[in-house]
Amino acid sequence: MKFIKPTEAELEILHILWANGSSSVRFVNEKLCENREVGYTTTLKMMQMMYDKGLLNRDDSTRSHVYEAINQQEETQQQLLDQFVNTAFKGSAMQLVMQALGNHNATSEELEEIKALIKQIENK
Amino acid sequence: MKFIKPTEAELEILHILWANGSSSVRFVNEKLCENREVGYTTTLKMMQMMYDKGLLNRDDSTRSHVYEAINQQEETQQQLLDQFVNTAFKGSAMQLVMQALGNHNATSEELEEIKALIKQIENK
DNA sequence: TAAAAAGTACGAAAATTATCGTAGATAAAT
DNA sequence: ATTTATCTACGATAATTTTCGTACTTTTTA
Repeated sequence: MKFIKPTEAELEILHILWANGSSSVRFVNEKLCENREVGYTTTLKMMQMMYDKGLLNRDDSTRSHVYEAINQQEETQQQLLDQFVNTAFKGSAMQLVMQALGNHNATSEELEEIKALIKQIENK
Repeated sequence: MKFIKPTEAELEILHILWANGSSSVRFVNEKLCENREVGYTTTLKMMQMMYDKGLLNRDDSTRSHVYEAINQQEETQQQLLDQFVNTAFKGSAMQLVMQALGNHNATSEELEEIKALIKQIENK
């Protein structure tokens, strides 16, 4: 059970890789720059460090290396969620659910989905 | 609309103050030490910084100052939740709810509570 | 083919967060 | 009344995270 705790800057990069699949540093940097100014070598260094940490895979067979996220989005989010529940909500996942549910306007489709999930849990 | 983003160490202290009300540095430090070794002056410094930041109130009319959290737990957690949803889940609160619900075993009472909340949302 | 562009590697600075030691003041205990 | 314990203030260090400049290499382009 390996602990991965991407930092916020790392998460930004992971989201780009999850959304776009394997990408070059250049591409990721351009995506990052859509939100805020980031130097190219900053992104490069970040991704190199993430590679060293084991967050990313790298194909360096071509001159411009191509990176991809090792862990799936859901898996990573689940771990982040666990940690967040512990630090911010002292372990009460249900309190978090209640609060998230109450304060973000959910569509009726989403509510149906949740009800279905509850039913499924109850019948287990 | 003030942005408050307590760090992890600050959150630990906030939880202690939320759970116990106004407290001295000594008390908070002892609570912290139940989990891990923390030097007294470390806790002192943390709480002084939190006071400077506007996270805590301080009554320094007695020699040992008494601190309390300025913001309520729910308010702070809501803000943290918003930020977390944005960074980790890219804004999809429902995805977070589904994942939190699915992976933390909820008691049937909690499920009832959630169903009640859903009903309440639907009738709005 | 010489200059410009685009790439990696690497070291280090900057920024943020966390931790603690020491000094000095006040209160408590002996 | 001395000593011992407790408290705050403050500066400094450590640890972590983020950012970037420079050197060097390989393509591309003019």
